Amino acid sequence: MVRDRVIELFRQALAKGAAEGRWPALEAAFSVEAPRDPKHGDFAVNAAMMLAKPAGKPPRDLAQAIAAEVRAVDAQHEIAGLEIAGPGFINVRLAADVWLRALGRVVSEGTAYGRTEVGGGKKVIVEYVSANPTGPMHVGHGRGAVVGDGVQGLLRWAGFDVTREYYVNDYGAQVQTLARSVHLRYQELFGRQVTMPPKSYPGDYVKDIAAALRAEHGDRYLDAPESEWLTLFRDRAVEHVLGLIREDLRAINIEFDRWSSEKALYESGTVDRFLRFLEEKDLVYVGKLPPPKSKKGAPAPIAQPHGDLDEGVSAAEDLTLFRSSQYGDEVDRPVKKADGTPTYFCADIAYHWDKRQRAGTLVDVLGADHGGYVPRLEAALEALGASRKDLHVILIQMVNLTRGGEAVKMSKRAGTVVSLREVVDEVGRDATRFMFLTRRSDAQLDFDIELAKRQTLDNPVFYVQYGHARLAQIFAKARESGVAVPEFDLEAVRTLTSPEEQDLIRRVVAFPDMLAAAALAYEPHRVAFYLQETIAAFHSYYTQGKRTGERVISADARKTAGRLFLCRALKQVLANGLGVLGVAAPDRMESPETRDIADDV
RNA sequence: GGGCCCUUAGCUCAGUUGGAUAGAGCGUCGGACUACGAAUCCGAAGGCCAGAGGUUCAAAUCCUCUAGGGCCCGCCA
Repeated sequence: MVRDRVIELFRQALAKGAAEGRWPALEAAFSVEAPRDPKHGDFAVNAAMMLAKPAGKPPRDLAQAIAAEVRAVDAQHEIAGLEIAGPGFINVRLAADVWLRALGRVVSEGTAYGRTEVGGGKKVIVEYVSANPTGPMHVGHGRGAVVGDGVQGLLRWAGFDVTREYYVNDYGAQVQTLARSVHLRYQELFGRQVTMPPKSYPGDYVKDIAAALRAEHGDRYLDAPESEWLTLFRDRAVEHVLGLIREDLRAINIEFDRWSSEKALYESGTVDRFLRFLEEKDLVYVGKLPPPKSKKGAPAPIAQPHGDLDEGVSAAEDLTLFRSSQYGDEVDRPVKKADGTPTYFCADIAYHWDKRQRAGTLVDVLGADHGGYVPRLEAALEALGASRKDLHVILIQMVNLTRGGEAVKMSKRAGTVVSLREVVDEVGRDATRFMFLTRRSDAQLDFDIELAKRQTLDNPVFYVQYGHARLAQIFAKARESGVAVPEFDLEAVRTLTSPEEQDLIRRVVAFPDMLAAAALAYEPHRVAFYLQETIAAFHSYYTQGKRTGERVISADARKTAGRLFLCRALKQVLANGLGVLGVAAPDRMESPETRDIADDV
C-alpha cells in the first residue's frame, strides 16, 4: 500500500534522527493522512508537531529537519516533494509513477484487491442475529444481521480467520412458551375454543406447527399432561422456526458457519461442568440478591398482576451468585434460579468461555436493549482469566420503520411487528442491506419503506449500482467499437493528468486502507459511504468529459487506453466494495421506464 | 434514582479515531443531453457542530456539568 510506504520512510528517518540525538524517540504512532485539500499534497504527516513538546523546539523547525532526513532516506526518489505547512505539518507529494503503479495493482489483484493482512490470520468469532427461535425475524433483527454480516466480511478481507456464528436459544422459558402456544393451537384444530394468553405466540406459523403435529400424531396429545408433549412440541417448534429464520437470512444473503445450540450445552453436560468449574475457582457463592431498585421513585410493585406465564419475583431467597461485582459489574448475578436450574446467564458465559477457547477475539452483535448485559459478560471473561478486551460488543440501536414519513406502529403485544421478510420482499435485498449500512450502528435508524424503494439519491444503493453499470456499459461500447480493454501500460496511464483523474486514482488506491481501518473499527457503514463518494467523483468526471468532449473512448489511442484502465480499476473497486457489503454489482440496470410499467400492472 | 447511546445546514446523515477553510444527499432557486446510460452532472443559498466550562500547538471529536430524545436496570432469553 502506498500509505504504508510513506509511513516506512518517515519511520526510518525519525529513528535515524533519534539515534543521532537530534530529537527524542517518538513513542506514539504519528499520523499519515490524506488531507482534504489536494493542494496540501498526497499525505500530511504530523510527526513534527508531536515531537515539538518533548524536543522543546518549534514544530516548524523540527519539520524542516525531519523533512531533510526523509529526503536522505528516500533512495528511490519515491517522494517528489516535501513542504512544511500550517502549524508544522509535513506535506508529502509522491512521484506520479508511484500512484500509477499502485493503480496497476488494482487490476492485477482483481477480485482480491483490498484484501490486507492486518488481521494476521488471528481467529475471530463473530456472533450475530442469534434471534430467539420463537418467530420469524423482524426488522430490528435485520439490522443486526446486516451489520454483523458486514463486520464479518470486513474482518475476513482484513486477513482475520473468521467464524460466523449464531447462538440458538432453544432452551428455557421462551421456547417452552412457544411450545405451549403450539399446544393451544393444536387444541384449536380439534374444534376447541382457546384464548391465547397475553405473553404467548399467536402467529400463523404456530398454527402451521400445530397442524404438522396433528398430521403426525393425531389427537394423541390433546388431553395428555404437559410432561408428555412439552419437549416434543418445543423441539418441533424450534426446528420449524429455525427453518423460517434460515429462509429470512437467505433472503438477505446471509449464511453462518456454525449454529451453536443452548440446549446442546445442557444436554452435553457442558453447563454442569462449567458450574463445577466456577465452584472450584471460588467464583460463585450462595447468598441473597439485594432487592431490585424501584424506578422513578415509585414503590416497588408487590406482585405482578399479570403472572400467566411468569413466575414472578419472589422475596429474597438463597441463590447461587457469580462474583461479577468484583470484575466491574454492578451486582453479583445469579447463575442458578431458586429452583436450582441454571440461568440464561450461566449458559451464556459457558458459551462465551467456549468461544474464547476457540478464538482470541470475540465479536457480539447485540440489540441495544442488551446493553445492560454487557458488563456482566465482560466481568465473566475477566474472572475466567481472559480479558474484557477480548470481547467487542456492537450494540445495534433501534430501527424506526416508517412509510412515507408516517411511523409504522410496531408492537409485540398487538402482534403488529413488521417482519423482515415483508420489507425485503417489498424493497429488495440490495436496498435493504445498503439501507441498514447508511448509518452508524450506535445511532437509531429511520427506515422508510417508500424511500428505500425510491430510485433517487435518497436511496444510495441505486446510485452506486448505477455507477457500476455505467462503467460496465463503457466496456460494452469499447468492445463494440473494436477497442481492446487494455492491460497495465505505464505510458498510457501517464496520460491521466487531470485533477479529476488524479483524484480518482487516489481514491481507488486508498481502498485497501479504508477497508482495513473500517475492519479494525468494526464499522461497515464506512464502506457504504466510501462507495457513494467514489462513484460520485466518477459520475462528475464522466459528465464533465461528456461536456468537454474528453470522453473515455476517443481518437487518441493512448489516452483511451489510460482512461479505460482507470475505469477498469474503478469498476473493480466498486465490485469488491459492494461484495464486502453483500450487495450485487450489476452490469446493467433495469430501465426506469420498464419499471414504471411494471409498477402500474 | 443509576448505567449506556444519540444531538452537526430546513430534512436525512457523514466527518479518516485530536489536524489546516466542518462535508454529502434531499428540498429550494438557476443551468447542462445529436455522444460510452440525464437513474447523471454543474452552480447558488443554507452552520454559535444542543449549551457552558476544561485539557493542548490544535476539539464536532477527549474530560466535567446542564438541557432534550432513545434503550436498559428480572430467578425472561
